[in-house]
Amino acid sequence: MGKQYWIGDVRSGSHDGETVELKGWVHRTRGSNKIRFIVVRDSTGHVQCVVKRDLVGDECFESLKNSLIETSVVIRGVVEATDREHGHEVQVTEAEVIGPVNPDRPFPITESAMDEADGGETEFLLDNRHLYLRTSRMTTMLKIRSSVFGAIHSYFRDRDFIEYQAPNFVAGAVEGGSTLFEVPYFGKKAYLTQSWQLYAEAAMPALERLYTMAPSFRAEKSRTRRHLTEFWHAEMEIAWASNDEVMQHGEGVVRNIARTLLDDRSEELESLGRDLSLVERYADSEYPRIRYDEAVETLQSKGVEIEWGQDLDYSKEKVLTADFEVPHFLTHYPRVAKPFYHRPDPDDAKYVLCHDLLAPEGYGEIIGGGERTWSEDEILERIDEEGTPREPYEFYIDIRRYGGVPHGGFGLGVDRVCTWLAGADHIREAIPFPRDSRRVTP
RNA sequence: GCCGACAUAGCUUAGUUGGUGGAGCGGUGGACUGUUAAUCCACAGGUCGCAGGUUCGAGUCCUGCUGUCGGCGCCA
Repeated sequence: MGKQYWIGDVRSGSHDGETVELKGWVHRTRGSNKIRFIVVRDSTGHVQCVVKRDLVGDECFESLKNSLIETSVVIRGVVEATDREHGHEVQVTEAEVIGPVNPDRPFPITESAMDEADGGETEFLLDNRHLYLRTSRMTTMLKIRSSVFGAIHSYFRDRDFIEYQAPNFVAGAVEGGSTLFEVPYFGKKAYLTQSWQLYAEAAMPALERLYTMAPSFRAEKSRTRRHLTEFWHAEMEIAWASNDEVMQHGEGVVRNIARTLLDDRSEELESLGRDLSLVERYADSEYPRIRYDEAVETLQSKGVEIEWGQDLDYSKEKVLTADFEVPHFLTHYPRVAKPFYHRPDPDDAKYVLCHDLLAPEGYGEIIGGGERTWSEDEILERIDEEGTPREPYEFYIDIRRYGGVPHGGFGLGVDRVCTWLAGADHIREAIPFPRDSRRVTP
């Protein structure tokens, strides 16, 4: 890489007294005709560079004076530790403008735009997402996001899970068919996948422990702070495992994410205003498990109208999680509320062996999973009772005809976890280019 | 699909009972040798989302449309 010095290192005092060559972008500039202060940023931070006309000469001074916000520059100078506001600054000796910014089209993301957004998103910022990415708020979020992805990979790889890829073009649905994106496919219809699950189950007898992180697509017209039409789905599938064991992995991976963020991204979390003690709690606590029936009783005792057999929608989740200080598992939903691939409870076939993990602070569901229906007879019974056509699922049924075994897995909404752990207001803040029912650009 | 808001300069906005649209930031020019969202002076920048209607007169009132935002249902 044609770059030797990083602003983060300058700021941490690694280059005090040294001559350095900074490569970055102009963040802010102010000053007079004789002295100017240029705040330069790179991917590691910001530093103030002091430019004096009599030191750098007229040509260099003028070129920096005319450098608008987001001009790319190479600046050479001496690092000085000072008592001033930011601790370290660079006394400039030479500078070069690399990519100028045309004054007729100045950088459109302004302080006022950011203030109004108040950490969130406005239409303007969404339209200018490609430029908004380089603001400190988005940069910080993208670093946190990277650590979340890394923590998920580490969790599974450390436990000998095999990363496995499923197709994105599929013929059948995992969830209800109404939320499928239909795409033309050489004169036929195909759909974008909603989950790798069905294809993961096909590989389960081969790999036994497998996971993925991949985009899933759902054509939900949802307008909420926790829905995207394209979201990143971390999924795992494990052979010979019960609902309970799958839940242990769900808890394990979420706690590992929280711990990783505390270890690697505390500064970033704090700069977003996140209370680290909450993240500590999510990393260190055990996640309680309650059955659907208990949840319904709790809700009824709080005066919420709910009938047994209803799925728990977000408004009910919110009431339920209001008293929670840590994520909670909700288990044993009524069979009628869940799709065919959930395995009925052998102890009471009214229920299925499933779980959702609900995040506190009103963030809601982040994991859905459970044991799979694994015998041929049972899967056919479940598909038929649901009224789902068998044909697109022939391959899925076939898996059960050759040595079916108990198995299970879960899907985790990675963007939701980023949103929750970073304390963001909206899932859009946690992904670089959010897609929802009204936006596919930029 | 349903419910509720909003739309004024590049951005953020003010605009009273209807009477020729103001400001801050950003930009340009100028002053200033230690500024921290620097400050001060000046200039440029507007089809008030679109289409109708009411009126002597509409940014303001009415109708429709479009777009955006928030929420619900569904989910990760």
